[in-house]
Amino acid sequence: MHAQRRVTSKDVAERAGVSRTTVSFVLNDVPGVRISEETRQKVLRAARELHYYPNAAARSLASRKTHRIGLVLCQSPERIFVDAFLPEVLRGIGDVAQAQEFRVLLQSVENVAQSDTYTQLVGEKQIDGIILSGPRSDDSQLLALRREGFPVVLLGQLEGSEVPFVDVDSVGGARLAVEHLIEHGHKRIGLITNAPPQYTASAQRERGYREALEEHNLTYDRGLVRYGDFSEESGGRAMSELLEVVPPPTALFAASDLVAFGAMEATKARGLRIPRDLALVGFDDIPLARYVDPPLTTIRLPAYGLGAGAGRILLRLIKGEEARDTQLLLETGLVIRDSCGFHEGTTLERAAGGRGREVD
Amino acid sequence: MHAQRRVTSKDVAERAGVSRTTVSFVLNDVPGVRISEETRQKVLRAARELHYYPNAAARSLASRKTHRIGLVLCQSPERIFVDAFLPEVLRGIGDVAQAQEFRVLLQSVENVAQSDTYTQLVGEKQIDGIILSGPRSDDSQLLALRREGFPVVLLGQLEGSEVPFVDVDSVGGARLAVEHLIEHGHKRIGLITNAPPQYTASAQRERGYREALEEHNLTYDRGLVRYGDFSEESGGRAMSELLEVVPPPTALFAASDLVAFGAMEATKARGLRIPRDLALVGFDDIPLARYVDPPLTTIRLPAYGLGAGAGRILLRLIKGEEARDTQLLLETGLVIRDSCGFHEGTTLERAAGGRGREVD
DNA sequence: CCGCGTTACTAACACGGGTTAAAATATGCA
DNA sequence: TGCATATTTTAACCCGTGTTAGTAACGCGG
Repeated sequence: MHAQRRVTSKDVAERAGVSRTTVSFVLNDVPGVRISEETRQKVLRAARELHYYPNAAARSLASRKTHRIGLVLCQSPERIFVDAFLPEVLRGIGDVAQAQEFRVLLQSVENVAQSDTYTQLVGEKQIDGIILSGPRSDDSQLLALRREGFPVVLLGQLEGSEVPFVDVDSVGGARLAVEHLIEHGHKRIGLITNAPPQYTASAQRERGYREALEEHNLTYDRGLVRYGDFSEESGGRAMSELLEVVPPPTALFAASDLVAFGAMEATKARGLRIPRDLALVGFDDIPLARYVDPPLTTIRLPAYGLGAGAGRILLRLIKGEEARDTQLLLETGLVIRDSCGFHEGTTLERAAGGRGREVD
Repeated sequence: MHAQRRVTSKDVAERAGVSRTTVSFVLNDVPGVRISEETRQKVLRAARELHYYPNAAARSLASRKTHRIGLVLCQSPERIFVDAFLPEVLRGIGDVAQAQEFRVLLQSVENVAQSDTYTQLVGEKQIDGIILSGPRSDDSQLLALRREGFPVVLLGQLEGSEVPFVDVDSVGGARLAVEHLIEHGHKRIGLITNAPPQYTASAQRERGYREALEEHNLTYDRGLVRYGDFSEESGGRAMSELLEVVPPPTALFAASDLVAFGAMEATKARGLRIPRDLALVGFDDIPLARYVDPPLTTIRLPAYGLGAGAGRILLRLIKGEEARDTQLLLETGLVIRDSCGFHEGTTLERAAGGRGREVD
């Protein structure tokens, strides 16, 4: 049942009638070494005929490069959110890696704080660089890796840190959402955040909300702001509170779709209707946003771009290219459906840049 | 900026005052070699103090084992379905692999038929075994690997093939759904499949539907059966047709949640109400099933179990343990919500085995 | 014919750890 | 004490590739 003996570069060399070194030169296109066209062809043909694949272990041992990157997924409270976009993010990373002949090693981590899972990955020289999803600032492993100069890119940002990262432009996205409501005449716009304010993304979305209001000379009213905690339920509770305020808000920006769903249910439970009695805009555009009733107007995240961007930066770091533009904020897009009350026949997407095009 | 020189087993040996071989014996717990407790402790301490991690490349080169498994994701028309469960499947595979100190190498493949992507993974000796998601029977790479005796496990089955696989018990799941409707008095039960009948999963779900009917002495009426093609739209079209039949069905089994959503919309569009005018049961329990209106009663897939099962079988194959029980069908569960009309206060889950317990 | 630069190729060592066969040491028994 | 045997430890080679330093072949001017 066992496979036949492996084909090595020695076999290729013999078949081509040259030395092993020459084979290596040809197959790796070593710069500075000139090989006659005839020899080159002999080697390539022999390799093809023998179905030669260089042994990855031997290669990394000798070259001290693995041609692999690690993707570490840290469990976070935003599970639902992360899960919904994981396939797209993976595609983004995978495409970029594949294009440069890198492989992706996947690792999920339950408890970032104590285990040394990814330090181990690096110590064993399993990978040349690492993408860390859902980083925390109290992560000592991360600091240690940085100190050694090991290539690291974060998916999500660590405020005030100079670690390379790729993230969504949450401030801009929130502004997009709130401006949309303002432009259509709303003056009392409530906010339910996606998470407590100590979470970066939450603080940023609140900032975008505030900036949009101030730019249009509307006052930021603390009475119209509530803090969610990821869950749908928290959205429902917060909405119930906001509906008690007099006069109540005429519109709501919910800083995550899940929170928006909770708000939606709470609103309906009071016999109010969306968008007639309350205009609603969410954030994330998770897959089910278009299926709820009414379909949710929301901010779309560039999931594929996050993965691709992180991959690209990491590969640049690995190759030692100049380390500029290593912090990347990606633009979001406004997806107009029914919950905001401004759907006009076709659904429009207005990118943060201002261009509009049809979607869905 | 470069990291300090790597710690090798030689360093550990020197610090412990023994030979490199002894270090290897101790760290690998080589059977048949007895090491005095004193020496063992010296070695372990030295390794700890030096933060020694054995080099993965050197180790696989010498041992001819990579301690890595490949997970190959083939693009398939059921993208939405696969995507929704990917995180759970990954968790399943990851947990099992991690427990045995294996790593997971991820690879997505656009076009299974022509590229040699995973043959390459195997040829380069990047992995010891492979899990193939969404296999196709015309996949020549797969056959070649099998011929060589390389460990392969499929996620999804290839009918009539003896290749190891893990899949959902679609027949049982469909029976569960249809029996639920029958037990509550429905006699005219329509079926919209998830896909054209040449797809294994589609044929199996239709078989479960038919078996449930026949076992309860109801006749299988071809006029009440339509074929979907994965999409929501196809569900809507099929439903419109079924509603023209006289007399129309009083209940519907939609063999995928997405198709069920389409059917739901088509039904509502005619002014009919669910579940009053049509009882509906879906299949898959994708995350948004509980959010639609009314929340969808459906069949839950054991996503984590699929991943864990595939991982377990693959690791057994890799370790050369006896190759029995390599084809695994996992049980589904009925998740009762509102669309079937039998929700009684709390939502109940009836496992295929008959046990009931609360969920959601 | 010699010396000198190119060009085309190769011998030999390195990478770091697994593993076998043999050496060193400890133990048991008469 | 001497010798056989069990227990620990080690020297040496292997895995398959990259890479440096060096050799052979060739051309060319003097």
